[in-house]
Amino acid sequence: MTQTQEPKERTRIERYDPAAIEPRWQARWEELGLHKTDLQNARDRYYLLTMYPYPSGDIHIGHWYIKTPTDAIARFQRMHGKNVFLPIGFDAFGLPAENAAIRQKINPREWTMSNVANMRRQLRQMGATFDWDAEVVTCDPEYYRWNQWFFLKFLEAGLAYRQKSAVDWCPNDGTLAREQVEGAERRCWRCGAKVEKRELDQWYLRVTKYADELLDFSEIQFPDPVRIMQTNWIGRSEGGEIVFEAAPSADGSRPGGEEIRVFTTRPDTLFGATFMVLAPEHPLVAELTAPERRAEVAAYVREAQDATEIERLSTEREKTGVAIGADAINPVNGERIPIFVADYVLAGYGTGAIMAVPAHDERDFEFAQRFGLPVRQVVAPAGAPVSRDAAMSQAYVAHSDDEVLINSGEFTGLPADEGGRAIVGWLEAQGKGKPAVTYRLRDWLISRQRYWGTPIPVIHCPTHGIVPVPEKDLPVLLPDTVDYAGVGVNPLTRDEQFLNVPCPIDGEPARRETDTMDTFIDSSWYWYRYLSPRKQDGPIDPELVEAWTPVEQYTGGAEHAVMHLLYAREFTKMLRDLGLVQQNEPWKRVFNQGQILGADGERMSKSRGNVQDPDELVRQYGADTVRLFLMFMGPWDQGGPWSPTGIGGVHRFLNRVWALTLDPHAREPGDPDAGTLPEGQDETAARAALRAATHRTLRDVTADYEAFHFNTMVAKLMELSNTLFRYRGTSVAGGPEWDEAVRLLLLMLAPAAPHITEELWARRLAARGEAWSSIHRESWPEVDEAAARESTREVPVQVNGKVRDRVTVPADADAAAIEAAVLASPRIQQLLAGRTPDRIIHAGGGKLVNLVVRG
RNA sequence: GCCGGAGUGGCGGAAUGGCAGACGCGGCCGACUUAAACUCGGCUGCCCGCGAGGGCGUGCGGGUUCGAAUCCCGCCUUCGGCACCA
Repeated sequence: MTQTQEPKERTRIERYDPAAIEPRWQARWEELGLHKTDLQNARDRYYLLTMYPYPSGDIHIGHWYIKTPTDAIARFQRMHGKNVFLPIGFDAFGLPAENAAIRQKINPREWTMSNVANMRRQLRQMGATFDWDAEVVTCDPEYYRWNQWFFLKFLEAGLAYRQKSAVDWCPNDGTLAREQVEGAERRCWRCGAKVEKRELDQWYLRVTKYADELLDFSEIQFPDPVRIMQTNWIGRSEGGEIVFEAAPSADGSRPGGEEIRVFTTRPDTLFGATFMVLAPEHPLVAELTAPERRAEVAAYVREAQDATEIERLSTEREKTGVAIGADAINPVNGERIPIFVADYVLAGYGTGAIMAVPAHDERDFEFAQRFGLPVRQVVAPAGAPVSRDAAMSQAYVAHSDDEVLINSGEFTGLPADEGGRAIVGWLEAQGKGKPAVTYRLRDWLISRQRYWGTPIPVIHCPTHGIVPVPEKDLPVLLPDTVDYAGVGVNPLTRDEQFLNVPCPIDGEPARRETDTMDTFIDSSWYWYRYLSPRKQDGPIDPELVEAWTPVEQYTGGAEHAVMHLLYAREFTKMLRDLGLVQQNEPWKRVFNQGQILGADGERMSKSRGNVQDPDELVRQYGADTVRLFLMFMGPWDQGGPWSPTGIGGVHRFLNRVWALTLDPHAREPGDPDAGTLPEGQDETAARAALRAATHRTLRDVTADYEAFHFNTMVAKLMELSNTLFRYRGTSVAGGPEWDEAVRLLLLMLAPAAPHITEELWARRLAARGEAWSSIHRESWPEVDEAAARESTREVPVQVNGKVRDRVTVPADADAAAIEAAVLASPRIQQLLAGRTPDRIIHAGGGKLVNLVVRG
């Protein structure tokens, strides 16, 4: 096809100016109520939840990374006829507000609420369809009063209780969070004082009650890593609880007989127990320690308090411990074994005491080596049931089906598993043991010695002890004026107005609880509150909760894989047991995004100074480009260091979509082929090719949206726009296939880049004299499979696994036809040089052919 | 340390048992322009070769397979979490 016309100068079309169109459409959408959800109509409901932000002050690019693809999902689902509910709120209690208050002498509420106001404004710039009518701010008494109400219900149901627990304590600043304890020296971040451990009475929620149920993921779709991490976090182990007794002391001063319970996953190794270890915090340590050992043991126990749990559990760190100068009696054989105290045993796990079997446990082995303790093998492979006591250079921990007990008295010779059960059975008959299950999961410590949180609604009465605040007196308000007095200690503890309160029972003077709740309480039910944020007579609206939850899809950062995502499941089960909700799980599906790090590869935070502000990028390129770039950067679940490199390419793409839609006939002076169809295509072929490209793109893009593969979704739309650019200015441009392609391109792009597509859609309609309606109210288009099909395809041909040629065959060619085409290829004939392939492999239904030639 | 993820051109990444490097950035060349920018077109993993073509190549070392970025075993590096940051 020859080009007869001179290429004319590019038509002057109006420039793509996001700053001019974006605010206009955002205002229009608000008028239209595009973001509003009719909650009374739960037909085709789609509750889309995104983790509410902490109001740190500014929205940064990381918030956009989480929120804008979520908005694209919302818009995509609306185009599928769903009634989408996409609420937003603020996780407004927590440490940073207090830090700001202490440092800058600002009221935490003022600091928080001014940040909220700023972030509301910034969130609106995304062009996201958040339903602001549903907004929840957790530091609002109308929200946190219900935390208190739930707490009272938990208390009544026996799900909340009080117990002593150690905190990191600074003599000047009180309880410290982990991040406030600095360095190996463990010093206070504010005053530099040495941090101690202090035992405080604190509030717990009895969530271990749900441990087994939490291991059942059948009603919640988690990404595999999250499911695995939660499973490991809960850490169910089966085994036995075995009762050892303290032996009479050597000097005869103590008769012995104190019970020392141990938990073991390996009761089969009981005959190999050569010593016993108590956690430094174990209550029997003080009781059993021999007088001459007391000084050393006390010193060790003090030292152990300085180590973090992570350090204590490290398998790399050299084992430490001291003998307490007392023995225990192994119930299975009456042997006396020495008792040690060592920090690799934790008070909070199992019974806080272990029987040590160095032959079959790595940590015990290491400890035995260090202290010259005997190692006795009691389990061996069935084929070689001989003791290797002297020869063992490491613990034999392998636990297969094919092992037998040795050196185990009457149990010798039994298969290990069976032997373990037999030993527990025998002990049970003696009243010295029983089968047991232990979990790594601990009850939820909700007490915080802080001001900026939900006050725990109880009163301490000298006569009646702990008295719940009567429901009618809720909320227990945080005092508005707060004096930090320049220290980190919870100011509630010196606020006499807050503290002094009459006992609800007898009216006598009593004192309020000053601990506040963990902010993970706030985030454990906020999606229920979104459904009725201003409800006065209860925390949630049971009918709406029933109609709209479990949440269809929850999106948020992968850093919450265990804690928040587990606490909220626990909370839901507690609410269910109180009869408040009818569901086992809060959400049906969860997707975890990766995290956007600062340009330095570190977590974005104000203190590091690596926060990327999106405002500047929005000014330069517009919200659509920023949204699309964040989706295009890489897989959504991956995240990575922030870099704006490449954002220009995305902006160029939008400019090309603009030009294609408004000016299909333009010919680029820089393109030597401008206005001509691709070689080998007549007009009919070109029209079919364009249509095939359009519908293949639609098919793939639809699948990508559904799988949240936004990066490849954008890539495929870029490809389609490149194809359209190739046909721009040709005889095909502006024709029905072209028109369909542009229409579908805009529809496919609409969820991701809502403003530019709305603008172009409006102009298209106007150009055709049709009445305006929003592109975001259009239906998602249907794929025409017949059009997407191609008539021929290329089959790569390998010889011994290396691609050497490609043959083109009809799309419906069968294996025999492909084989014939392959063997007819001159290049393949030349490579075969007369040899016959030993095997011909047709892979993936004719996707590829591999000729295997030996010799 | 323990649990989980990731490692592919100069860069972000695509391909999850079948053509490695889609798409984009950057770079080079060209068109347009008085010029530059913008815009448009072409090329662009590395090495050898004028070319046709050949060799190498997905963190490292092994293995399974006709065929491995993808599965298995053993490492290394890095990121997230480890219960009071949210």
